[in-house]
Amino acid sequence: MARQGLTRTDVIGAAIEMIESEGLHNFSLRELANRLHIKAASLYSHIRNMDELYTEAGCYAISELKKMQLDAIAGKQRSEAIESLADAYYRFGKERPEIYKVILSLPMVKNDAIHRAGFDIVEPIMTAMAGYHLAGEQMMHLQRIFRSIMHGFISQEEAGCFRQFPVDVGESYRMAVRGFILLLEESEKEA
Amino acid sequence: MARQGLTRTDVIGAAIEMIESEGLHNFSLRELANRLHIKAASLYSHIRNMDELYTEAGCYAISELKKMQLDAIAGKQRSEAIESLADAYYRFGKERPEIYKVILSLPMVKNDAIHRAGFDIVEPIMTAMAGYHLAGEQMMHLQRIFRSIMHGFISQEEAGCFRQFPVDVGESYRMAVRGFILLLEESEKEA
DNA sequence: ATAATATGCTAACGCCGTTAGGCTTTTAGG
DNA sequence: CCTAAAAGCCTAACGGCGTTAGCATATTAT
Repeated sequence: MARQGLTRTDVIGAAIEMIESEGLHNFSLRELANRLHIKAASLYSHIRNMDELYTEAGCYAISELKKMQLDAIAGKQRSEAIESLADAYYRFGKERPEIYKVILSLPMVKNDAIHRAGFDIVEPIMTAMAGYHLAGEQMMHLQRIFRSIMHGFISQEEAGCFRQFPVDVGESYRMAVRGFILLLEESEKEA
Repeated sequence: MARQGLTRTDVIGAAIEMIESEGLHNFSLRELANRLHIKAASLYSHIRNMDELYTEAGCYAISELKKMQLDAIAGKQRSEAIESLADAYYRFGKERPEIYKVILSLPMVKNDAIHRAGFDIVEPIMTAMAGYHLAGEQMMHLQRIFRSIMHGFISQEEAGCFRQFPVDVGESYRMAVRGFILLLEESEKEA
């Protein structure tokens, strides 16, 4: 029957590829099966169901995002590290919007693998902020704020929510990051 | 045939109700038809297709959000207006998460009604910032930053991305808003 | 060589949005 | 008031979806 010996990894890889090229919205198991020259039902020899595929793709996405962030802050300190990290995060969201969407579609509850992966997103941010003298609780709050700014920009620009005004979005983003750094310095004084 | 004389408004209203109670993800035309004691195909006498329903629901959501924002800033100035607006926006996202999601799922491109509605979200923010002496371009940037912070918080908390640490999310949010006000004051000095 | 497992198949189920075509009730015009 | 048009709703069907059950064959391990 001319079988090709597909592995679970092959299937997940093809899924990620398809999500990136066709969009998360247009992803389907049947089309994925087509691309692998397989019938849709045969996919279930390799994966439990669609959710599992999303989970796997999401974990991949998180690891990729973490890599970019760590690269960005390597050898950098304080505001330089923060700005570089923000830039990397923004580029990831802009260059790989579909795979970025997968991360947020993940059900952060229940699943252990995802929950652990969540810390992979936080870690580089904490490292970048380490140069500031902050209390532990403050870092937790500030890390959330930083992520909100970055994600807020990416998702709203992607959704087309920034088209009302003709001013450059990159400029807005840089201003936001400078604002965050201002808050970091202010928090440092209080501590 | 015991027809009940449904109007387009009835259908849209029922759709919004169903989205809010069952979740955007679980919404379907067939179940909507069931609730109206109608067959799915009959819905097409009132609406063009599903996208149009989403558009209508989204425009409703935006008008509701605008109302909440305007109420929040009524009679308030500067930082008080900003904080109150931020609080209202947050509450809307938290209390009506499904209808909030509809707003962001809207294709901001093409459709005129949506594009116009986009300004309804911006307007209250601009009004709240009017108390600060800022250049026009600065206001455009700052409005984006404000929206990014608010939306970033809502969407990430909703997605469960803030569960890594046990510190209160409301506290993080208030800190973020105070940071934004700091940026507003700083921008005022520069102008 | 044989048993077990892995990889693939077909057929089917119950969902989904959407279209075509027909029937009946309501509304509008002369 | 009668008739023509429109509005409201129907059944039947299409092609898509994820998923399951049951079966065949190829690969691997004993």
